Amino acid sequence: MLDLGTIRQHPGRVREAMRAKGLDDTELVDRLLDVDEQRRAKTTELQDAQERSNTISSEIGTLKRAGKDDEAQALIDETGTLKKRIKTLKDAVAALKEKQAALLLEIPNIPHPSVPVGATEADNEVLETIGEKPAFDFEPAPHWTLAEQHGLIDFERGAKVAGAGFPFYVGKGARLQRALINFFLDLAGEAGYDEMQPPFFINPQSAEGTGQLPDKEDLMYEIPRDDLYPIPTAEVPVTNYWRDEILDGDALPRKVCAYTPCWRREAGSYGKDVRGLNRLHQFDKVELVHVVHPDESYRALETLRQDAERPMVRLGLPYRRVLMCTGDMGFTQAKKYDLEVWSAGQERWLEVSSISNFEAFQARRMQIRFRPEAEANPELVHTLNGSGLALPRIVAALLEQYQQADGSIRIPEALQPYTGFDVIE
RNA sequence: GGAGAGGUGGCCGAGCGGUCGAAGGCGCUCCCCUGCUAAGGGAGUAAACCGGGAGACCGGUUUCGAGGGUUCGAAUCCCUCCCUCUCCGCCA
Repeated sequence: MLDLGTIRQHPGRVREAMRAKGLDDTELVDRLLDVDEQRRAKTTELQDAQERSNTISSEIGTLKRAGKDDEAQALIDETGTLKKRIKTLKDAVAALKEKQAALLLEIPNIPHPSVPVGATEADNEVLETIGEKPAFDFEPAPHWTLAEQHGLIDFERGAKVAGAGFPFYVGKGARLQRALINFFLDLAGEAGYDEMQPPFFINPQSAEGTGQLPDKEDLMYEIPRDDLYPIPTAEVPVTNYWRDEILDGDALPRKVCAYTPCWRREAGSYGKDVRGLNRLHQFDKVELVHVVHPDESYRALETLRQDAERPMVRLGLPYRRVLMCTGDMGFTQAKKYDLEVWSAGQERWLEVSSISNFEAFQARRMQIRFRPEAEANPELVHTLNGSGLALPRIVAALLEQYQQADGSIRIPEALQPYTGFDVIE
């Protein structure tokens, strides 16, 4: 959610941002400003009426205490029309507020000036490729073949028990999963993150706070009976942790890591995108979240990005860093990087992390604030998050990258203390 | 799930339908006093929104878990919901 003041003062910038993000309903801004003007006019009227009503009421109180009941009664008789007027104005203001809030939710965040303007994925900027793609003297297999050969993942039974996209991890596969979670959490801990284990379900208010509602409703599973959503990412519960709170200035920055499963409906995906571990309805992820002073958020974005990259460096997995263009970055972000790991068996890049600075966009919705100094007024924080990392595609890349000619799979050294084995044969 | 109790400012805790944004205490900030420390004295100490001003600020409205209602007037009375605590049931 953007600041109304910003929209009032720079409607042009907002329209431009909307166009850059591929949202062409720029007339939305005009509607919003129109509603805002009406709202303020009505609010002033309402407050004047209330002021008069308060004055009269306290006069009645004074008269009653003085025993002048008949004079008081005369005043009481006069309040009828005023009361009606207040009621009407109240309803009008409430309706306008609601309308305004709804419109405000439809206006996306403004991209940072460093973000390339573009329409689609094709306009993203590949900034750097880190690590060497492996060379094989045999034909490398895709991970689903390897996983099946070694009995690491059971897709079919997952489909039987829950549905497509809900695999079983079995034996060393399950162990590998657990090892990666611990490895990622430990790396985050070393980098100064506080570990948190959040609820795996969220209420609608939380989903709105981080921007999954109202515009990305189809992303999430729903539990209508209890009005809950299984989390699509730990970002939601972790960031909402501070919803409606005013933090001490010296409590910033807050850096939190959290392991959770994530559930996503992934409606409309098909083909090679969903093969094997490429796209699942349930997957594990370690998430990194920063809550920072507004002046620090772009520095924090780079730190967060490095923290998200570290596991891949330590695992010896080649990856590339992509700066998302305006059209591909999403509604709530001001700037976003994607990290893509190299899938040696599929010969393609797989997104394993997306690292975003939301500036105050989420904080404003959630009312997460901090007090810069003891007596100062609260200000909105900036929030950021990034995966560190999403597991399935890392598992895919690991299996494919470290497969040997004899069909065995090596475990990178950094991970061996966690797996307790150094090879899958 | 059943029965009961309760939700007040950063915290604890009063509160009669009108003079309550709310006593008192703690904490915090500033000042005074005291050769350090401790103790003491004084002042201050919420947020959002609307309007005014270049601005430090000024005026107003709203907010005592949330939302409705009664009333000229609600922290105080009524209804609904949420949350917390105690007991019972159920259970990892």
